[in-house]
Amino acid sequence: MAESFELPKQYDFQTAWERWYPYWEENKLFHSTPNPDKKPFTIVIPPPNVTGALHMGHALNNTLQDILVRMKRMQGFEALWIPGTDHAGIATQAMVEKKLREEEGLTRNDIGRDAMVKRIWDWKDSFEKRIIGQLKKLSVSCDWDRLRFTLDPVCARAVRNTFFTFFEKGLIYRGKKLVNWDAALQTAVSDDEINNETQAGHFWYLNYPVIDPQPGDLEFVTVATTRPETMLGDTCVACHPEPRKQLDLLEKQLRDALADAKDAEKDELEAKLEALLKRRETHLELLEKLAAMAKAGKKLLLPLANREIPLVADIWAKPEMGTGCVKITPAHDPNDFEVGKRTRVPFISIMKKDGTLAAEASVYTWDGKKFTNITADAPELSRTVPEKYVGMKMLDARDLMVADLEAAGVLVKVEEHEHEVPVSDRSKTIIEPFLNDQWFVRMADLAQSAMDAVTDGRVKIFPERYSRTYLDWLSEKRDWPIGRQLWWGHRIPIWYVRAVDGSDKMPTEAELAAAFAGRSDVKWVWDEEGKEWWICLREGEMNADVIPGYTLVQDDDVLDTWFSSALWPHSTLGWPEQSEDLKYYYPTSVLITSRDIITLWVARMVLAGLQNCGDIPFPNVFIHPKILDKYGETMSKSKGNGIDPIDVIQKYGADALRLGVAWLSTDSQDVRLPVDFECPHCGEKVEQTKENRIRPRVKCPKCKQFFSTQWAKKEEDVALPRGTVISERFEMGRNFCNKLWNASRFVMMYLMEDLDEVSKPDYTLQPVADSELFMEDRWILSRLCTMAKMFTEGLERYDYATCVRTLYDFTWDEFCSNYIEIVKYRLQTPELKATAKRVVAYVLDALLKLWHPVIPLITEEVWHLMAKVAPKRGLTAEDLAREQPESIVRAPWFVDFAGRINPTIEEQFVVFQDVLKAVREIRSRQNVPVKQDVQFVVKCPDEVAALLLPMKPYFSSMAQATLVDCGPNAAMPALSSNATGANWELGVNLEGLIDVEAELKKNRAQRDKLIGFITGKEKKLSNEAFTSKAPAKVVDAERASLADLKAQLAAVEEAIARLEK
RNA sequence: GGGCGAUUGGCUCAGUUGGUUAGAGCGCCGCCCUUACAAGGCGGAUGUCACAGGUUCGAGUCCUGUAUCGCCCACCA
Repeated sequence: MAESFELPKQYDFQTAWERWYPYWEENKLFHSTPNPDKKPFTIVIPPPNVTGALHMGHALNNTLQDILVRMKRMQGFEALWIPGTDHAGIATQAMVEKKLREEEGLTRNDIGRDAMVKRIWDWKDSFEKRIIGQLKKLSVSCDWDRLRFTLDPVCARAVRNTFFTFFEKGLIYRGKKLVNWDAALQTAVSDDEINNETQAGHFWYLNYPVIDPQPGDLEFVTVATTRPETMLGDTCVACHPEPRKQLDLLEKQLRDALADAKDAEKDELEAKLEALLKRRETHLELLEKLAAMAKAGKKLLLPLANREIPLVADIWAKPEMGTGCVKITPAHDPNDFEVGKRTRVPFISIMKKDGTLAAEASVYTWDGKKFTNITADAPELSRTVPEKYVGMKMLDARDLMVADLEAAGVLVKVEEHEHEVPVSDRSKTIIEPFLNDQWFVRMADLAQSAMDAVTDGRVKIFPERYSRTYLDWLSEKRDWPIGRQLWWGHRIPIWYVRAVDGSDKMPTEAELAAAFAGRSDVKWVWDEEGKEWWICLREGEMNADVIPGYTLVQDDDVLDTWFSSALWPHSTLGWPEQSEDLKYYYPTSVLITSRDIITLWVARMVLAGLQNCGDIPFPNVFIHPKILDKYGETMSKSKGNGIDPIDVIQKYGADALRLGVAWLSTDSQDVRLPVDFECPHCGEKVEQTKENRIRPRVKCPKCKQFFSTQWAKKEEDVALPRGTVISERFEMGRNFCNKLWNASRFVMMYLMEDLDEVSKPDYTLQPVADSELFMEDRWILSRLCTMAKMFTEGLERYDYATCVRTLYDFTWDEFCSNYIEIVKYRLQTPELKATAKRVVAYVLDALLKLWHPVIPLITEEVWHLMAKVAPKRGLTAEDLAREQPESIVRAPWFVDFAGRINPTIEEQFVVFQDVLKAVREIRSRQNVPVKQDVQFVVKCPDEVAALLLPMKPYFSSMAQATLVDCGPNAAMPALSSNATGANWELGVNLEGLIDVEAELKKNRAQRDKLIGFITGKEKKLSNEAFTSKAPAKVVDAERASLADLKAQLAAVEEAIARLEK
């Protein structure tokens, strides 16, 4: 005999995880292997960086993935979700270096490469553990047997093979480029790792003397600069070759623009034109002089360095701006770099890698094809930095140089100027453009292939507007610098040849061919510029001594993190091995990520997938919103406004967190999540402000005690209890789970009555015939199917918020507040309870399934309880024949959509709900005591009466009201409170109870309101334009509505008349 | 400078191709610890849909402009 059980009144979310997550893992419910009988559904996780713990954005991202994966698994797909983490090169190394510096006062160079890498691995291990712990607490259904890390051997193999293939195809090259140099981290960083910050600065105007000026020539030219310290690397001054022509052109463009400009823009354009005309007046003579001098090959004397530089003509010098000419420092400015290449002036790199000025600058020339290092041959250029500045940091040298320039009479003017300064995202130091060797991926073809995939629809991006971000970025087709001067990452698989005797001789092609005879896994090319071989090895370690007389040394640099991330969808599946996994699961089904990495990651995955696998990595990309705080700022630990999902889970449960974030996931680009402290002493919410969120301790305004924050450093602060950072937004999810729990508890309470019956081995159930169903049964089944259909279809469009809100409303309002309340009466009436139990169990069963992807823990818990009290809970023979799996994780998705959807009944039921609500409102308004029974009548057409009369017991049970008369001839009680609906009028008999004044007041307000509507509608309907132009359907609806309103008004007026008597 | 997005009750947000009286959660007010649920029930109040024009019989929804805010990309000596 089965034992009945009692359940607590409140859902115990705090221990739910312990009950179910280990159960799922032990039973391998998330593990997937290729199954030819099923269709695959694959997602790869956007691998979180091992730089730190997960934040709310990750919680959102992973919840959304889990919802889809769990639904697809239940729908019968072979669902696989591959988890993993990303080594995040620069970011992680920077974190560990910072720690090393702060705790031990050491730099990476102090401890050496191997020790440093070891420390980063330790860091990685600890954060990977933490991240995975967080993900598991979120209750995600990843296949943990397939956990990957972007530096693990499987991924490394994919990286090596990709690099080798690209190298073989000539898609990888090494060139000298201006890189963004982070002198603090001593590495180049990509454009994407830089933020521009507005800073107050100056324009310094300098006079460069003209050497040997001829009559008519200028004595000196004036240039303006925001970075005077770079002047030592100047190799020319540029002016426009044809200033008159250029000014004419600009003038024409402005006049054209003005001709078809809108009024609002005219002022601005006219001002510009005026300025231009004035400029022509004041500067043209000077500009033409400059152009002539440049043509004549005039030279200037570069102050401080005291060397000659030419005046050249180049279109970069805009005649309409500044002094008309511009100093060119090709090795220290991106624009000047291009000018240098065009004008073929030398490139002088005056900075060392540590950000200080070099005693010997490096000098290069560009011949249109390649750079040549001429440092040794050009001492007058390489010794451009006067001794006094050598070893100074660039910025420090600036002040001294400005002073010296002023002393030399060269500085003629200083202007205040606000400008943008590039700052390294990681080290927060100013970026210096720096001439360096760099490995690049040629992007022209690769980018085009990735663009095509989106333009021809093979890859769809949701919401669609983000396609533009993707396409715009790719269309620039800028070559991708892939080297990073770091130690943490995939080392570039290129080896250089060094002679063992220390000379700079190189082996011949024949020697290489002999050394690597018969090997297709080695490729080498000759680098014209550096006069050396580049040897690439597909896999494994290079034998350093393979060429007699030479030794091979590997490039020191590592690859950009995104190089390995780009391979993630296929590297995780074992590519390049053509495994069953790869064939079965690739392409993956959808990628879910945030908008900030559409370009860096999504675009590169598409091109890498196409290149390596010949197919797109995923047909769909869903971009979810970004979570901001209440000020609209991004959450981050450094601002103190970040939330650890674990804190939310502890306070509200994983289900509540998941429901909360899914609720927020609309198609807008960001959502705000107000964040507050919770006082550890009294539990009070303490509003988080921009002021208090950066303090080490905060005082609770309620209990007046202090608590610590993440900033607590001092001992006395650390000793205080920690105030967690949470958001009460998640109460909604917690409350909902509790509601669902209690609804389940209630349903099971009645199902338990049959426990003895149910637990017999030969227990069977008969299908429920349609005729046995009551109207409310048909209504709830119809609503259930309608909602389930919307939910299922909505998720296919990634419309999470709508789906979740729809199902929430259905569960709470329709199932709990309406159906369960209705069906209580039947459950408590022996001869009526059988069908009611079956329907209520059926609907709950369906709800558990539909909710499971969103709130997996509570649904699994109830599922197991339901298995005890109602092992079979279907309505049809098919339902009853189906075996329910032990875990809801593998339960079949609810798909009984079409059969039971009945729009008519859904519509009709609204009348019952309206009447019920009206009766309740009257009771409330008239302060009728709770236990006082009232009588009411409804005057309505026969067909409405036919719907309402069977509901009579429910008016009693749900509103303590007895329906005494219902139909076209129902007579209103003499002293009543009334309400009207579209085609009904009700009166609650309030003999002896009524507050006549209150009632009159309410009725008069209602009358005025109705008159307002009626007037509006009459006006609308008397408008011929409306009746003739609007669709007939709309006009008819308006007429019907007007008739209803008039009937209601009549009823209200009658009621008023009765009351006034 | 270019692009994208936002602006709806006290707060955070929904609002499907323009169509009757604009919704939710939290908060607020009143009544109720009614045998599923006080993390609850029943009822209630609160919105000139940022502003100004326009299109339309009809605009929160479409168009133009303005303001404020946010994000992305680029950047001039």
